[in-house]
Amino acid sequence: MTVRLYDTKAQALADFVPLEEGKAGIYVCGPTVQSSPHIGHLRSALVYDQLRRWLTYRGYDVTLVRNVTDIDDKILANATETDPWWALAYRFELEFSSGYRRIGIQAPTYEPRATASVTEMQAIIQRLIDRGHAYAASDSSGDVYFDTMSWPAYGELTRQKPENMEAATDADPRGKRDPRDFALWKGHKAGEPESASWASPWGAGRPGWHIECSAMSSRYLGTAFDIHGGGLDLRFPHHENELAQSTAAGDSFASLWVHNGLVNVGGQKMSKSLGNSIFASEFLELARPLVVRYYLGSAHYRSTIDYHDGALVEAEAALERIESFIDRVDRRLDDTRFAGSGLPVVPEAFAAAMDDDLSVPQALGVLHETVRAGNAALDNEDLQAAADARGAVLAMTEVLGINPLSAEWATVGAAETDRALAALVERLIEDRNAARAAKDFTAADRIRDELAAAGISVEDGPSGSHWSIA
RNA sequence: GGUGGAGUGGCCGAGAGGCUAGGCAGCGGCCUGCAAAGCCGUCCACACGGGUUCGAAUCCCGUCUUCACCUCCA
Repeated sequence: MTVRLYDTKAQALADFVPLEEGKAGIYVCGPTVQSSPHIGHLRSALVYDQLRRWLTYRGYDVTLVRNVTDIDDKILANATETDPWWALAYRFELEFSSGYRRIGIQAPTYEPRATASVTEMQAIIQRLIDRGHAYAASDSSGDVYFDTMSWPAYGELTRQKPENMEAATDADPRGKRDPRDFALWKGHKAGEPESASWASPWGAGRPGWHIECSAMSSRYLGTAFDIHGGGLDLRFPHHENELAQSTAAGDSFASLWVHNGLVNVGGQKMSKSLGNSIFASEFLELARPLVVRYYLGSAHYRSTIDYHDGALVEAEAALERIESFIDRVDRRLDDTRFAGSGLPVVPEAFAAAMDDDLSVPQALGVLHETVRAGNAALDNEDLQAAADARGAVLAMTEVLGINPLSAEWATVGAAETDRALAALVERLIEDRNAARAAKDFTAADRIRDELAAAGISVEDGPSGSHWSIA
């Protein structure tokens, strides 16, 4: 089976054919660490986490590089004398890392910072100047621009013609040959901190936006690599410019371009001006991290997610079906020869869905179908089938990063408190079952109501009563 | 104006010429002392108007609505 992905540049599904047999090199545009992460940032990172997990399951040795852009106009603009740009950038970087970790996004193979690759950026800029695709500004700004008119392929990623493009507003246009030219290097300006200035052949300054990704992708993955990913909103200008820079400099660059959909709220994109952004920290207060992951990861990666009230409740209900099956099957198989068994292999239909442009919604259909079959097997006391379903369910949830038994979701509860609670609840359940045996259902129901009031639900089954914290 | 998407049942969300996912909610049943959970069954669909076809949610033409991007964006 071949993994197929939708290539934005070709506007078609393409077989994933790695440059090197058995390996996959992925570069993902990470955040510009200028403010706190919102749920769109989480979704984006999650999409590539799913891609990485699936390629890994398929046997590829995946190298995932996700950058941190830690120098840019807004970071400098948001800094103050007491809160320097580098401290501000690092603080937000930590917030991003924390958000990613909480929803179980595996750390990338490497996470390079733009400020650590300025030398590599300058080398690309020099190559572009040498090849006639970049020039130093004609004014005294010290800026260096990419010469869009010198590169006929400019616009190929987003299929736009230069005459339909608006002027780039990233620098004073007086130094530009064409208003659509964009800055590769920005000359140091009076008032900007010295710590944000690097020496260069064109004078002291700092990198423009876009060049960092060309530099870091080639530095860590090579001048030709397999997949370039990022948010849909980065297609233009960011990815268009990256592509132009790298290819004009002579690099092959990415074989495939993958873009993830955005997260909307009330039908509109989150934006600062509308004030409708949902930040990661507040979202994670609304539901367990595992539920947040299930929710953000259950839509197809290319579709827009429109968040609405109640969405997390629905996600929680769906997830609980899976969790309660795993819990139920493990309780039933405990002390039998099937305990802990079931091959950790995903069903063929699940694999086919994932291979087909990472069709997670279809894959989830297979997962839920397997849960249903597993529950039916338990109802029929078919322990072999139940164990098989268990293995398949765990394999599927592991690939999707929603395996409830995985260490990252373990609650760090105090074991002693848990033990004390268990002793008390089990004592009450004994009383209740004694009452039930004596047909004193008033007393039995009173105990169940009391437990429910304390947030504990009781389920009676053939092998006894099972309690859980609701 | 240019570029690329979307419109599916009460809600979410797949599918892409005949097989009509899945989840949540609803209804009926089984199980249960009653529940819960689970299982079985079931109701409710493809924005609109034409066309192609034996057959269209799916293909074609047109219309409407809507979103994103067009140099801050995940």
